[in-house]
Amino acid sequence: MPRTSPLNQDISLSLIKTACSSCNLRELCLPFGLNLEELERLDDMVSTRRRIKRGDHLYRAGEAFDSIFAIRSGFFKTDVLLEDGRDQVTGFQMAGELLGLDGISTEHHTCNAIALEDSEICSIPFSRLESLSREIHTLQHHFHKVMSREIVRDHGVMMLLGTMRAEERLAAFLLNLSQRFTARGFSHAEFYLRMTREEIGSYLGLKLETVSRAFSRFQEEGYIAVQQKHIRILDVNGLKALMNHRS
Amino acid sequence: MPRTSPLNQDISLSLIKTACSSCNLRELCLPFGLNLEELERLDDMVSTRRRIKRGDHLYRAGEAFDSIFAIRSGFFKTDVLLEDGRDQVTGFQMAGELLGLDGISTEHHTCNAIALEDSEICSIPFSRLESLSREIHTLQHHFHKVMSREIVRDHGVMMLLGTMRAEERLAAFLLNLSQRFTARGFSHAEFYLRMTREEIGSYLGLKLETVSRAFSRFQEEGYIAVQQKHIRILDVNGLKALMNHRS
DNA sequence: GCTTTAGCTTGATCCAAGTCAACCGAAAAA
DNA sequence: TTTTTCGGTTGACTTGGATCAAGCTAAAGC
Repeated sequence: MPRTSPLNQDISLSLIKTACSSCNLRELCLPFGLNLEELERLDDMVSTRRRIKRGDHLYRAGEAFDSIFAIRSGFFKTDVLLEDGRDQVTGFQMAGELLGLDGISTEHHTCNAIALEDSEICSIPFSRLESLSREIHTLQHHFHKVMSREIVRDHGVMMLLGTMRAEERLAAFLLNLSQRFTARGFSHAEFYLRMTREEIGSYLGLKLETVSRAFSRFQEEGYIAVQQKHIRILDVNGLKALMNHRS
Repeated sequence: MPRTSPLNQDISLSLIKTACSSCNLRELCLPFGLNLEELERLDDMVSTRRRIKRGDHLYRAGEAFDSIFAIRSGFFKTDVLLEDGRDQVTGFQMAGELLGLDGISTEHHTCNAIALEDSEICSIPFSRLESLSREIHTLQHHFHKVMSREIVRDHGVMMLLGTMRAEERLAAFLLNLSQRFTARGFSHAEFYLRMTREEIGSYLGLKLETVSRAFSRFQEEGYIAVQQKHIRILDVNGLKALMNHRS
């Protein structure tokens, strides 16, 4: 939501001005744990908000890195392209999550970030994030936690790709989405997929046909109801059980 | 190497005292880019060195996190255990690399770190690393780069697990090891594997038999010479070509 | 020294997921 | 409105790697 200070009636400015202090994602995003005064200093840093239309790139692999991005609304995927044309989706990101952390290491982005629906992002110039986190201990620590969480998440995906069979992977994927939607106040049982079967397959190391077949099986078993991109989870425990049984 | 200041002849103390400023890994490890004065402040922080015998745990999943670890010498693996007994090796770490970054997020370690040969590590209390990096800009930035590099590395493994066939995975693995040994001044063409076929397989999402067969094929093709854990790379380009051709 | 055991290799067989192909349905374009 | 296109589903067939099994090698223990 835009800032609506009674002292500042300049609507056109306030609309493009981002304000972490009034953002309803502040408990999920970078501002987590900051007090009011610290929040206002963060507001100064996160200067620009930008709209990204569905299908557009937020950044491309190889571009110079200078900011990380917080998703204010919408849905993204990141993917990596190999020289020989193979590519893989490395993640799906939703509101409150950060994009671009991979670029810090080489000062160039190492993957593409593409909007899967019309989205809004906040740019956070990285050098300013570093200088502010030298002053605000809480911000520094939270940022470290976010980076570490990304590493843990990636280990989870490696686990999934390395040890799970097709249906287990898809079950894990659906449960993960459900859990993230819940954290954002949406239904845990009913949602629309923003990505195609092919993108799901790429992320899970499967072909689109295999993803489609697994959806059909889940439906036959009564775990879910699928209609194209519309998913209803009917039996969370069924899906969970599917994952924990070594077969 | 231990500190050998002419002013401090207390050998017993200097042996257990770590000194980043005289460590020959400082260009690979956390001290990278620091000046002398900054290095000495880092020395104060990295207080303890510890020996870990082959097969012993440096830490276990679930333990409280309070330090990250730099490998001074030796070789480690990290692995994750799922409830149902499945496990997967998530990485192999060698001298100059950091262990424990995954623990920052939840303040508990999320994987096990096990020495694959007798090793020495430096403990770096994380809260002190944070406070020091609030003062030393270069340290802060370098630490962020190291965390980011870990994320990029994990994306590479996801790519490998998601899109490559068995022989491509093993070729990528050997080339990666070779490159890391080179960076440490060892031969790029000849080295001993510290891990078993089963551990390699676990890391690459393959069974040990498949790893063994791939080694044999590489030998038949003249790419490498294998004898148990002793590897000689005879044709780097052969291995590289194997990875880049979509088949 | 010999014995044991953990790790490695190789062969035979099987199966989960990939490939190829046809068709369907929904949404976008004309 | 009709047509086209893109994404999804389903079936038939193939295959890469898993599984099962036997034997080998080298280092560790006695």
